Amino acid sequence: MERIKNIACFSKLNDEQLEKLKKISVVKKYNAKEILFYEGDTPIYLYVLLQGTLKVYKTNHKGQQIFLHQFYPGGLVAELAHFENIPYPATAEFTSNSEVLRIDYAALEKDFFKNPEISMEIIKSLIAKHRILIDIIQKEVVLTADAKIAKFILENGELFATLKNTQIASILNITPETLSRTLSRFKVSGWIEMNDKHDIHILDKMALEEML
Amino acid sequence: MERIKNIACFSKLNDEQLEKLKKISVVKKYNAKEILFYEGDTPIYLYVLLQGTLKVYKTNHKGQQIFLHQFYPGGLVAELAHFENIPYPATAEFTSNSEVLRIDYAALEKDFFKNPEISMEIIKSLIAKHRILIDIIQKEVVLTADAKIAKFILENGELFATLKNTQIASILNITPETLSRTLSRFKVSGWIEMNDKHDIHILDKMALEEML
DNA sequence: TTTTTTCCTTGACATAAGTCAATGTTTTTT
DNA sequence: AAAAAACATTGACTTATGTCAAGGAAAAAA
Repeated sequence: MERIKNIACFSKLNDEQLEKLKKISVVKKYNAKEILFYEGDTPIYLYVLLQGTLKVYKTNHKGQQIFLHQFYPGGLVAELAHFENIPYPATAEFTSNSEVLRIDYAALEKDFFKNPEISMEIIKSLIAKHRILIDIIQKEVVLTADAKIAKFILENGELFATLKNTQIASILNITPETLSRTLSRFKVSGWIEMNDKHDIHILDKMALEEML
Repeated sequence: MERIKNIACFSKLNDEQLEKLKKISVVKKYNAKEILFYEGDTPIYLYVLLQGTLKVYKTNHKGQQIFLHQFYPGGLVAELAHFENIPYPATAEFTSNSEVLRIDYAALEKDFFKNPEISMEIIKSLIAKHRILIDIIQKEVVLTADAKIAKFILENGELFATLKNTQIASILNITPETLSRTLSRFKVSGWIEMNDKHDIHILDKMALEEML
């Protein structure tokens, strides 16, 4: 597979190693809304997202989804659970038609972990995930709803053009009502404006940054 | 230093490597309440806690501390920030008189990261931290105050004997009032009882587990 | 285009947890 | 042992955000 070579994590492998990897892995296709694994499942495979998108979320006491992260192609999914030998800590659901490389974890560990290049890549991947987790904590624990929204406008303002308010609200783990009210407030304060096509335009960057 | 050998992360080093490590590190002493680093600081050193305790917290918009984690001897502190070259994401404050091994990070990276044993140890440490972060998310985002308290009773019940309610409340990031009210409710429901010496005794484990 | 469905907005109300304040109880200091 | 400080409990109130409901706007389907 040429595609494996293009995955950051495996880009440093030589041909022989790629052959080995090929033998312990298989490409699987999934449709949007299919579940890759559920919170609590026991991990057997390591997944690499080749194509599509995958969202990861937890479920709270009321059965509501708490969005944690969206994976894009190239991402190593849930390697943590393997190392620790614990059940998956969250549920992963495809949000578009996707392909994953499914790797036999036990074989991978045996053959590849002694390779320093690979270890370094795994460290990098873990650190990237680490950072995601810290951002989640920042977002969910430290920020108010207003601050979350201000942050999202500043960092992902362009997404307003493509996403519905309900989708943004679910990324931020707030209700659409709260999002709507806050956006109105920001507009009235003259901090932002939105044109007909749901494009957002920042008028007072300072004021938004003040919220964080 | 004999003590370095006893740190899990460096236990696999040979004498020559230990010598090298010695050259790029130094032992520092701190008193309780001293700050090792602030959220936002730029990391230069990697720290290993040799003795004492260190708590890590973030500060919210009202200036209140949000407790994240307590380190005990042997813990690698905040290695993430180094790899990513980002400022520390939280503040670290000693909670008792402590000693840390302060390691020159740049030198460490140069000399040690090619060693597969060390990489593996770093991976393990990262994963341990990863797990801590997931637990924090679980605790702060998914659980209600009641559930947090039930979980704490089930998992750390013995700590009631040694900690004040204010300390427990601050670990759980709730107010002492909420803790007090919830404990009364649990007592009235006949799920727990507490003797004169602040020892807790679980009467209905099932009921507590139901809360999670 | 018309109809249907989904989405957005707004108001009224609910809820969980925090805040403040008062009083009582431990623990620590003197 | 007395005094001071820290801690715990309880009630009344506040606050941020969620919930429910209804009407209008936009998007999708017919």
